[in-house]
Amino acid sequence: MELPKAYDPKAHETEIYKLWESSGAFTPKIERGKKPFVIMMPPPNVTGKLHIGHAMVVTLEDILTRYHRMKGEPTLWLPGTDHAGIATQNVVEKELKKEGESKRDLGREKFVERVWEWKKKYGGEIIRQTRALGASCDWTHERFTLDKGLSEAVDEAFKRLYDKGLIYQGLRTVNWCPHCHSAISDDEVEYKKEKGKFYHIKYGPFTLATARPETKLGDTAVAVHPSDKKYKDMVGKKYKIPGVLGEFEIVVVADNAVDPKFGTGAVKVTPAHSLVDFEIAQRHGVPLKQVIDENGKMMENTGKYAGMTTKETREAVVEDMKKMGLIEKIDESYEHNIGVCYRCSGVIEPIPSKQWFVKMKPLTEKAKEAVKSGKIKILPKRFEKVYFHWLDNIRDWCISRQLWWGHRIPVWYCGEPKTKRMGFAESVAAQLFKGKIKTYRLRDHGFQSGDRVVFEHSGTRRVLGHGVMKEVIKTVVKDLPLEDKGHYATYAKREELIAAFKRHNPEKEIVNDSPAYIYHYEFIPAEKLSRRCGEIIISNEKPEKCPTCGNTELSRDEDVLDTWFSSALWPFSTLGWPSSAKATDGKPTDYEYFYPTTVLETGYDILFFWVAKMIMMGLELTDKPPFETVYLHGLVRDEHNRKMSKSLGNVLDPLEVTEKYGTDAVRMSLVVGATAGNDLAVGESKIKGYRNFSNKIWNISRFVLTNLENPKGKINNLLDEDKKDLERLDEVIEKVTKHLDSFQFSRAGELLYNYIWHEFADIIIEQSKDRLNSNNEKDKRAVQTKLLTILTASLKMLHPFIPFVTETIWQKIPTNMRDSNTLISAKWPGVE
RNA sequence: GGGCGGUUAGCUCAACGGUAGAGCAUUUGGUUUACAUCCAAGGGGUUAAAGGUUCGAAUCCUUUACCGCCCACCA
Repeated sequence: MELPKAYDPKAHETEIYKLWESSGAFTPKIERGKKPFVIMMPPPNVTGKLHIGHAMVVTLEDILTRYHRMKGEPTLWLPGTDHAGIATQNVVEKELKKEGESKRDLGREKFVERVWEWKKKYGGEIIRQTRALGASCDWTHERFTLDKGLSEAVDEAFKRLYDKGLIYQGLRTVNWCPHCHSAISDDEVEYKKEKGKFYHIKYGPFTLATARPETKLGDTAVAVHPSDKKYKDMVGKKYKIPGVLGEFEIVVVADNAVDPKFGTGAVKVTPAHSLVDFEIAQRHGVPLKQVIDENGKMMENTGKYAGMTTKETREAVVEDMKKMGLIEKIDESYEHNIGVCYRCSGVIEPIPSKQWFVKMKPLTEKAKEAVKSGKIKILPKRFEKVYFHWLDNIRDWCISRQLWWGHRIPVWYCGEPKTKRMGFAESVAAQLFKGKIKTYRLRDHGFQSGDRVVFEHSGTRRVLGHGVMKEVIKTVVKDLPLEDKGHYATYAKREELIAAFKRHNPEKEIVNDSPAYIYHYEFIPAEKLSRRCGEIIISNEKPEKCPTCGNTELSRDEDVLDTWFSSALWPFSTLGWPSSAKATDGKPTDYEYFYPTTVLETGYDILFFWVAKMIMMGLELTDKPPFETVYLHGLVRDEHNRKMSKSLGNVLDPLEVTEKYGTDAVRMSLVVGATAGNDLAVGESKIKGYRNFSNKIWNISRFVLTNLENPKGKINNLLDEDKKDLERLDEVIEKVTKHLDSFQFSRAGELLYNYIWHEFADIIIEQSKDRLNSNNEKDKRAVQTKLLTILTASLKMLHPFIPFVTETIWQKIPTNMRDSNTLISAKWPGVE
């Protein structure tokens, strides 16, 4: 036996990985009747390189994978990468900026090409790093979220949800990131504490406070609590409020969302620029007036403030209000939360925008039931509560993004491409009917002969003829302050709308009971609409012609989908759903055999972004829970439990430390001490400790293997002490197995560490030395047998944790003394 | 405001109703031919505080304090 004194990871790791891969051990064989073990690797973003958190993911999942593979289960661990919409687009944009170029200079097509180049570079880098970490995942199954098959799954999912009424397009006040120039979902907004000024202002008959005086320009109501006696007589009345742009009108509404004890108990309502205010407005039929645009600047309707940023406007408005004597007092240090974009940290400006949404409420029941019934188990269990709470308070999920990088929304328009604001006729119809409006058509200032509104309700398609619409619009528009400029704030009186509709459609029922409210709209030049009906067609490929009017000039929705939409499908889109959902040649497809998956392992920080959405989509689209167990790991922190950050300089680069101490040492450091849901402190000294452990195993093996002779056959004349040692080994095997079965990786790893170092090496091997040096051949062999038995079992148990050293040693064991050519394919101790 | 986790040796954590443990750090001693990336021995804790349940509490209950996280957003 010629083994160097110290284990050198660099000398073996690459070679060992090649050995595994070429042995075919990573790719499972479909064995009917055997339940497979399946993990989908959370696809890392293609934004850059892996960090230490990824190393933890790889380690934990590799442990599960190797363990179950050794138990003889067909094991699939599917790797891949995520296109990561906003994140990647931002990174590439930044790169372009360095070159003095911009996204717009390039144009959509060229820009997307550029991002693909980036993906090829960094996607490959990520794959190389994943390999370096020893991941025994099946590269023949590698997927990228923008792969053809996965894109098809996205389109299919969109279509199915749309047809079921679970996806709709609507104008709502959404979280808008002016920097990313896109809407984002509620989950993507982070709240940051900030000290700011708090202005108490005179507001007609009210005094109220705000941190954002500039939004006063968009106020359309004042809300009070229904039980607040102070304002009882004012509810329902309208007031003229003096403002910096002259008087404006507000209506007083009573709403439970108002806290009567806070401040004066009266709140100004800015439906266009606050999600909460938008909801209040919807409940009470309050108009909506947009004053901030998509760039975070004031719109034309704000007179002298037009074009200013919100910050500049705030100062200017305050100055003007001071002059007018409208400011009562200013709190200088008021702490409030501001919403920022989780991708760019820019301040979120809520604005009304036409976006696509997933209706979440209908999806939550099944999602809750799956966890309540135990069909899906979340570890640690306390996160189930968090999960339920999230589902109970969910709002509809905004899935459209105004980006270029991602899955294009599979929607085609016959007529004007999607405008940012809802058309007037559409808004009118939306108020009259619950259901999705399919399309609209407008001609100039009103509705003309031949125009119509097509809408769907409860699966039936109805067409509102121009006569009805004309009447409706006439009724509504009569008192409207129409101007000649771009957009208008209008207020539709619900009763009038309904009356008009009933007059012309006496036999039809009005389904929507929600009050009317204001929409912005734009007039669309008549010529643009000629010979087009405004149909919406859900299709991935460009339809030949519009099925309704035969028009062949169809335009595609400009937006892409939220990256988490495709992530939500990951457990089954990666397996060929929907096209391979059924076998064609009698052999089970990947989807049939491997889905649903077994374990979903990921960080607790993406429970809402990803896990919950996968559960909802899985149940809705495949009718099955996508996995049985969710194991949530914690964050990797530095040795003093601080968050790793570049500014603190405490970031552990997995590549650097694996290079220095070996992959095994890094892996072990990321396992021991890591319990479900809890953060883990890792520093170099810890890694060093496990480097020493790798070396210890190396030397244990050196000792055992160099002392082997006449290794043939099994010798049974064991002493009582040997039997005791072997019984102890069985106990350790049983415990490690139990710990792994119950996801207690840390306990398993720790037990192995202590057992191998302080029992096997310190006691068993030390005690064996005299007997090995004696002349009693029989006893010598008994000891050798015992040591070899413990060594091979130990190597097997350690293998999932530290695959490289253990496999390297395994390769040095004479073939007639091991039960498999590779350790990766060896049988777990106690498994036949 | 609501919820969750934590507080145990200098540091990072384990013990989950039965005499407080490990690793790192520290002290002392070791050139024992598997390993100095090692071995042996030692020091160090009224388990955040108070009260309760119990024969017995770090462990269960209550309250408090502090630290951290998540959700909500009070305008």
